[in-house]
Amino acid sequence: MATTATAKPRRTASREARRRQLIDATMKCIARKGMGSTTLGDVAKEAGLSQGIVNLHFESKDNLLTETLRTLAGEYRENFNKTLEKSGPRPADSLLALMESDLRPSICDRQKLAIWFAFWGEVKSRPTYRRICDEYDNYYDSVVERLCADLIEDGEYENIDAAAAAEALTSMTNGLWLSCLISPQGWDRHKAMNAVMSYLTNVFPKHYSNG
Amino acid sequence: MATTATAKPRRTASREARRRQLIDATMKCIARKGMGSTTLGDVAKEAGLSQGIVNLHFESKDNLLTETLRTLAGEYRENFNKTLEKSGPRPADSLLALMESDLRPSICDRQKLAIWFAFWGEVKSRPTYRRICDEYDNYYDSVVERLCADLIEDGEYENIDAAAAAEALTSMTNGLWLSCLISPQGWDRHKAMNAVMSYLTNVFPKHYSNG
DNA sequence: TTGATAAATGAATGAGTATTCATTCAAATT
DNA sequence: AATTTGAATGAATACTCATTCATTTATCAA
Repeated sequence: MATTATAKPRRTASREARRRQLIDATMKCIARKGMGSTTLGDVAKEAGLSQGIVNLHFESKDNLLTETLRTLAGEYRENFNKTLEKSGPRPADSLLALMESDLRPSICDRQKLAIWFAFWGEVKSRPTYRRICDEYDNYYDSVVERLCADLIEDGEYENIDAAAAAEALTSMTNGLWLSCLISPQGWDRHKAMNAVMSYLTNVFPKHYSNG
Repeated sequence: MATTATAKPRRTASREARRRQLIDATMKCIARKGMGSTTLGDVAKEAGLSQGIVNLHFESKDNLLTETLRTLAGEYRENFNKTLEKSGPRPADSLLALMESDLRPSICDRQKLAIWFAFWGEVKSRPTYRRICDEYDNYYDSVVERLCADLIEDGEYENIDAAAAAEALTSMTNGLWLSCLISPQGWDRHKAMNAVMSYLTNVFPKHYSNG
């Protein structure tokens, strides 16, 4: 009876599978221990692999972290685009769906938020992080601004310009994420959604009623 | 009395003065190199003092960082309170003054923001940081909510509740700070203020006109 | 001046960590 | 089976950095 079900699972895996596995482990470590105290040893242990494994697949810690950020941002974008598609053709529906999506548990949970903020915390001293975040953000902003412009045209709103509305809305969700991270006990997503709705119903009253 | 003579400035200073000097140096280092790469050697050099100086005055790096956060938060609160006082008795003026203050260059500059985000990035894994941020935030939220409640009563607004408005406004400035950090070239204070005004003028139209 | 006290130094210590690499192992190929 | 290939290991290396502390320097009281 040398081995049972818990036998050492020494296996080889494809390069892509291992990289993804290590990135997942990295995210868990960052969420739990923070960016500063996450070591390559931690990541390897979390992945159930050996000390040298990260350098084998990523060459350096720097690379691992950059790829982790790209993966995080890519997942967010994928969700964003899916949400947009599923929301149908009406701009009012799309905008609301995007806002709701940002506050859904799968996006707005402390684990994930901790990772985002960990990277944002390094943006000033790491130009690469900044560039990645900037690139993705520009895309979201442009989509949201487009939707706002459509609403403004459709509703013939006079008091608002699309860029300001887009900036207000995207900033608001980012700020709500910070609240979720800092005040998890008092935080609830309905209150957060109320804050967003207070904007939509007052700025675009013809498109959003307050029931 | 600046201590910037070219002669060897070996001096003794009061405990409080040195602590403050070291905290200032810490802030500069965090802004420039990031939290993760800021060493006690860096801080000492930035302050023009010797290697062991931080441990002499703070006992540990942990202490230094916590005190730095407290100082940062304290400065913010001081500015907040001063702004509130100077804004006079009318809630509409106070609220506007607070929002403007959050976007003023002395508060909303990338150096300072980098430090805030560096600490926020560690909030999940450092309960002490979270507690400090939470405590201060609760205070600001309560003040802003109070002001919103006054406006709502005074203007007899029906479409809005004070908690939602406060959450929306405070979140918005936090989110605008992130934009400033990530997209410094395209960012401008007036555009940011327009986003805030788009909220105020549409939600509290009797108090804020859009000229 | 002198001695006492506190502040500051900076070299030494030791814990920790990214990276390397000779070796081991599993699977594919012959 | 035997051989080849490349994934994976984990001990060793080289280095960084927080912390300590014996020593030096400044300040002040007597």
